[in-house]
Amino acid sequence: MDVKTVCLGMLSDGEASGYDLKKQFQSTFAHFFAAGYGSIYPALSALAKEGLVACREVAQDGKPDRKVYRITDAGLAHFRETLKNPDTSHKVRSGFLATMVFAHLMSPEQIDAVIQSRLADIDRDLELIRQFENTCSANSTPGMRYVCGCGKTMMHAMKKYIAENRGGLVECDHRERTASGI
Amino acid sequence: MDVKTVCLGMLSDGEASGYDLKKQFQSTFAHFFAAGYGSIYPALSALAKEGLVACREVAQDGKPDRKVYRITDAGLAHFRETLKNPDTSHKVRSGFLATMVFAHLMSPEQIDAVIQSRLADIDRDLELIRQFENTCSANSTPGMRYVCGCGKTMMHAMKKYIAENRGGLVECDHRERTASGI
DNA sequence: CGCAACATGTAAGCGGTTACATGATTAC
DNA sequence: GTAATCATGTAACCGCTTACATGTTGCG
Repeated sequence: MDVKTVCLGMLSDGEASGYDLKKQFQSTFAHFFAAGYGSIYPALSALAKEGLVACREVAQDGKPDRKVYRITDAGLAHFRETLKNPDTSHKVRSGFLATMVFAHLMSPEQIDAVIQSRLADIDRDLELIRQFENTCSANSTPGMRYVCGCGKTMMHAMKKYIAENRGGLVECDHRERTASGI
Repeated sequence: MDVKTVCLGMLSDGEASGYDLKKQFQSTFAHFFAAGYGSIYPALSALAKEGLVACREVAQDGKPDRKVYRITDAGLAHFRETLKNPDTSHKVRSGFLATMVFAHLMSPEQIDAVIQSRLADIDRDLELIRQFENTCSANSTPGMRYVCGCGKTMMHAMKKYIAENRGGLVECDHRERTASGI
């Protein structure tokens, strides 16, 4: 599932500009699918060229013209077709865990700094979902609710794990380093 | 944290060949950091050129020579330095969740197929960790145990969420589609 | 006065994936 | 016989990130 396909899917829910889609990537999609302008704008251009979306330019005073994209019948059909061969991948790339593997080479202070940073990031993502649920939950799809719920569950599970296992990491590390005379 | 840095870190735990490191990426690291030969071999070459690792060629009969890499003092110092500016990122790229967002465009059968596929993948990763814990747990580092524990926690949390929320997704989807006369 | 939000785009570059290339041995 | 394991590497490609480019409005 690439950025282009996700953009097409987002547009199946209603028309939007690239700027609007970016906001969606940064709120509801943030915890499982990132995308920047450098991916979104070219994706929309390609989609338009293929006739999967139609573009309407809306003039604005002071601001640049808004390019509002709407999915076409062909686009919706194409998206449904894509879903028949669904992407079930779920890839995690964690610098946090890759760092923690080598906790025995770090001081307890360094370890705690990493943990705090991770915890702050989780809280940021959690807050994003909370905000969405407080404003758009009523008119959101069951899928969107499911995905947000999954994100919340995973993030709470990670927070809990981090809180409960700091000791085993920092103290064990300390003991081992003391034992080896470092 | 790129593949090169992780390889250097892995070598801080003992010497290994590129082939050995690949096996580690496919077992313990599989749930949070993927890497293929196409990244590993060039990474080791670069590391050797920079003097951070030393290479020893071991002749074998029938098989190609093994290139066994060992971290140098400069390499260990460099790795410790890297850890002083730690990577705390944790990125998820989920085709599974991106697909689920659009569950209302899929049939219950399609949704179930996606769920089953995801569940099977989780079980595969869980089995990998279980295997590791049954064989190497004794001589593993606290960091490695922490990371495996985190993986297990997250994967169990996801399995539980998927099991408990299938209804809200499939049935709601069904109701909505029925309501709209599809 | 400066920063955030609004709004769109391009282009270079980077890091990683995939496919290709080679070849013996062992187990089913 | 055929698949898996052992073992190394290259090269093309692809998708995404980052930086650059431009300009107004409104808020604190």
